[in-house]
Amino acid sequence: MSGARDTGADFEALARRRLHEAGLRATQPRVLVYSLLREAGGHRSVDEIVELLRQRGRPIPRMSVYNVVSDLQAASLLMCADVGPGRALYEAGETWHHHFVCRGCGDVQDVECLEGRKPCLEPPPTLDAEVDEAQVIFRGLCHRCAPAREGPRD
Amino acid sequence: MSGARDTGADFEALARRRLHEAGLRATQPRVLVYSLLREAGGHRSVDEIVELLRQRGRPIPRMSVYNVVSDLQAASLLMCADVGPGRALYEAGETWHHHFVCRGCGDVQDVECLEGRKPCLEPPPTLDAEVDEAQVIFRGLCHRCAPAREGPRD
DNA sequence: GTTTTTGTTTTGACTTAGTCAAAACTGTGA
DNA sequence: TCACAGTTTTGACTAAGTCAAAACAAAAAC
Repeated sequence: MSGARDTGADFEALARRRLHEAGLRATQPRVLVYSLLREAGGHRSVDEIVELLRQRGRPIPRMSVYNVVSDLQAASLLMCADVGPGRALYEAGETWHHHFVCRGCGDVQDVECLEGRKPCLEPPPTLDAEVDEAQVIFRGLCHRCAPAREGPRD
Repeated sequence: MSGARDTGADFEALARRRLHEAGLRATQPRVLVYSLLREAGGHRSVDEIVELLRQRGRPIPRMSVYNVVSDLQAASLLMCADVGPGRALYEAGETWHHHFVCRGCGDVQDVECLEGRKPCLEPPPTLDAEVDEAQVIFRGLCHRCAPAREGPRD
């Protein structure tokens, strides 16, 4: 069963290690969700995760995914991509970064953070609070939607 | 009926003017929602707006508020405060600014923007898109929640 | 001032996203 | 292998937002 093409198993082994390092039990739902997000990449909603796992023949209940993403986020293994109101999107990245959201198609792209760690922006001194994170959302039209808006002549 | 203490009427007159300037009909729901947000200030969800208007004896249906905030946002009379996933919060500010969200109590504070207009941050040149807005969410603990977390001494 | 036109509001049912609590289960350490 | 937390699972529930069609009212035309 240790075939060279069984890449899914590699992601699951990594997931188990990461979970233990974070002091969390390596339960089946946690391993499945974390390795899915590492393997598939991108920004996924809870229901997308449920659907992707179902398609792969490893169905788990929706509520379990909510539990898992909440625990993994608290352990900094996942981050929730702030892309405005609406459903939450999760991703399994390692480095701090920001997001671009297209007003046309809703597509979300990662935007590298100049600092690479948080907090990357200085909060104004007038703000009386302990800031530990500054997340930026860039909005506009992506390279595919921009031409379509302002007249589609090249 | 033009009493000197009837300040609500002043907000409504302003609302009517702003709506006409924006090329929108000054209908009752629009005037009520816009003048409420100007008068009450803060960051309000649709259901909060419904409740506040009901309390003031000017009830309007929830769906109407959704229509109004959507139209007024398109006309740049309102802005939607990005404070992460969940329900959308609206405000009637004039100048571009950012937000601080407390992890403890969920309170939202305005954070002045260094530029005061959008887009205030340069998107990285690697991003192939037309960016027109960069909204920043600062997160952490507000001055009331911070002491409570790290031991309430002092 | 009345009528007309067209944009807006309203209604009610519906979808989607997320939460809650209690019972069943399963990793992990003894 | 056992036992005991910590997790998962179940199902019902609340909250947030959407849809479509009929009723209405603001602004323009007469």
